[in-house]
Amino acid sequence: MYDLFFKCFREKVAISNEEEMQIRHYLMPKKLRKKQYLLQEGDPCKYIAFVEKGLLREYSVDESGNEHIFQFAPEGWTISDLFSFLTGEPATYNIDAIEDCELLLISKSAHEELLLQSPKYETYTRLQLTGAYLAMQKRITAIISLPANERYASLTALYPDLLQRVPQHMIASYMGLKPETLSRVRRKIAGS
Amino acid sequence: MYDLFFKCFREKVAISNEEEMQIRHYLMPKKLRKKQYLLQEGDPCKYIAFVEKGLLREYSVDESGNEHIFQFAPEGWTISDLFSFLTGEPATYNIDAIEDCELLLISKSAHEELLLQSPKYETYTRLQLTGAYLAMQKRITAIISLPANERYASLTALYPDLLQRVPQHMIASYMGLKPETLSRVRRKIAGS
DNA sequence: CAATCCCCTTGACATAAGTCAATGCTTTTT
DNA sequence: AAAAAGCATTGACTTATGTCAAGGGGATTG
Repeated sequence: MYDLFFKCFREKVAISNEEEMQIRHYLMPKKLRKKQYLLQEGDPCKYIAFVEKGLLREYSVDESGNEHIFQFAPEGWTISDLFSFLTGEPATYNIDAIEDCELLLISKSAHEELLLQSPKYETYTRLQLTGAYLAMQKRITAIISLPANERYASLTALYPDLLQRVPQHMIASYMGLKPETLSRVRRKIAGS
Repeated sequence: MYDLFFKCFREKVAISNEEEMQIRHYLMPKKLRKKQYLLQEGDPCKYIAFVEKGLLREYSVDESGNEHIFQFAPEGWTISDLFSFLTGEPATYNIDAIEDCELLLISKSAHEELLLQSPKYETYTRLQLTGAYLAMQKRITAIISLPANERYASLTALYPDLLQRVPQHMIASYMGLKPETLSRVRRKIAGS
């Protein structure tokens, strides 16, 4: 249940077994069934969730009822509404499970205590934040500089397995396209 | 010359005068004339730059020669190609001055020494990174969920002074639009 | 096993954004 | 002061994407 988390952790920062036990103490396992919410817009985001197994999505819903997927989180990823988590403000995103999930939750108080007590945890989260920042930077660059068909190509290159696990209309939403448009883009790509 | 930097610093983390002097020691003042490069694509990014005065832009150029502005940096902002800075890889962005600038540069070695020696600096950069991450998160959300005219409105609300200081075609580039399109969007907005 | 739901595709049409070209206004350069 | 360069606007047209509506296939549920 904790394997993947500490595997990912150790890829960034070396820790002893004692340190691992200390950190493990703060992690709260949780299972989530397909379609269940981890977080709903309007509620404060109380946890950072690490995905041991399964797949989640983070998305907002606009006035017209359209969903806009902001992020996918497969195994090994971390997901939360960071702004809400840090400030206590109501969340502006929903997070729910696309597949049955096994998660490790870190509460706000656990997070704060860990930052104070474990320099390794602090380093780890710093590197994680840096990585997330850089990934998002690349994503913005792709959005502002690539047309729809190339955006799709770059996504498939980056997450080849995601397309097998996620319905196509969610991929479309992630790319900021309508399902019909994505379908047509795919047809063009396939036929060339 | 260092006023704004430490003003911004102190808004996030309290420091003593001794700590300020210690940190100041690592900052390298530099002036940049309008249109001069701070960083060119292909070169490694050697510095994080804090803007004491003036205005810069970070942008990439695609195969068709179109510029895509990724970020503006007015007074009080920090700018660099963070990926290149951290990894030593060649930069994928250009950074140049839109106005005459006064900068404070932090080299890679200075950055690393500061992280080790000054917990306050670590906290400061951590908060800064978090802030930048959240800002980018909002930006992506705006891009994937707002049409062009509302994107423009939200930008003008966020950076009202930027529109006075930056040529319109750069604003267009930042929003992922062509100058002609932005001009038409503006006309519609003005006439309504 | 049938009924339902979800998802993808397709067509016809509407709207938004991009392209190309021309013009006039400023600002900068010489 | 004249020439050049940069910038914003506009028109006519093309291309990309969205909208609405219909239909079919496959999975899920009762």
